[in-house]
Amino acid sequence: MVEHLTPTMVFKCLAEETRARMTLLIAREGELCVCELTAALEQSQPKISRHLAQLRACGVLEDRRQGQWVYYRLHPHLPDWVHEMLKTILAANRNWLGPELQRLERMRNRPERATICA
Amino acid sequence: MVEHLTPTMVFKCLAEETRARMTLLIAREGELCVCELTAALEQSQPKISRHLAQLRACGVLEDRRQGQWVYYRLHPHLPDWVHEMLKTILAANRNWLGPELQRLERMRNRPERATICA
DNA sequence: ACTTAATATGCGGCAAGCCATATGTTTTGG
DNA sequence: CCAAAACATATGGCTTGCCGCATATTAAGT
Repeated sequence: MVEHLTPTMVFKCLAEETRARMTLLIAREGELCVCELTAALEQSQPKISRHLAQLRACGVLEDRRQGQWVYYRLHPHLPDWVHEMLKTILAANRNWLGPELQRLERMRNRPERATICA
Repeated sequence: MVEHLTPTMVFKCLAEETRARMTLLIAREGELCVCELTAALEQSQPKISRHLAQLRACGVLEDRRQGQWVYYRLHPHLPDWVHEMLKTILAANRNWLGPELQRLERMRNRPERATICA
């Protein structure tokens, strides 16, 4: 489902404030769980969750459950040009994500990523 | 109006098939007039015109009247990251614009750009 | 001045998208 | 087994966006 991601489809996926910020934030941080995104964006949990579901359905994000948390990251099969695009945008719009990044850092009780021990 | 083009705003501008294709086509060709775009995309003239107006209002495109034709090009003050983004997308999605490019080349009576002689 | 070509805009009408609220599911801890 | 936390989804309403069609505008040619 991911390979026929046309430019238009990608633009539609990102053409909404919450989805754009979440995607860029995840592109920068690597992986974030729903509660972190909820805190960083200061939006309701259902709202965050619905937009994440949409990004997952488009093939932009992938999710991974770990205990009670669900982590989202960029989909591994995302075309290279999308990666490049996100990198370019991130580099040129650092301050745009400023508030979100601050709230992320100040967040209390951030779940810890598992140090996967088999 | 152009400098506070946020990522979200740019995505919204391009989140529609006609606008996405026109913008990429113009990014590739440098400058195109309404009748060329109408032929290349095989869409009604009012539809093309309205989307062009929207792209102009956003600050993505600039127009220039020459005789009976109006030429559109990327806005000169477009942020660098948007240029880079368009370049990246163009490079990775050549075939996506294939039909439009073919129709452009096959088009009869294409208006000639003025060789500006002062 | 009149006609034609190129382009722009106004106006409903319909479809898509977004949101808040409420509720369902899964996991963890006791 | 029960309660609480993290997350997902369903529903109804409202807003935004897109389209087709008709009409207005501007410029060129005769």
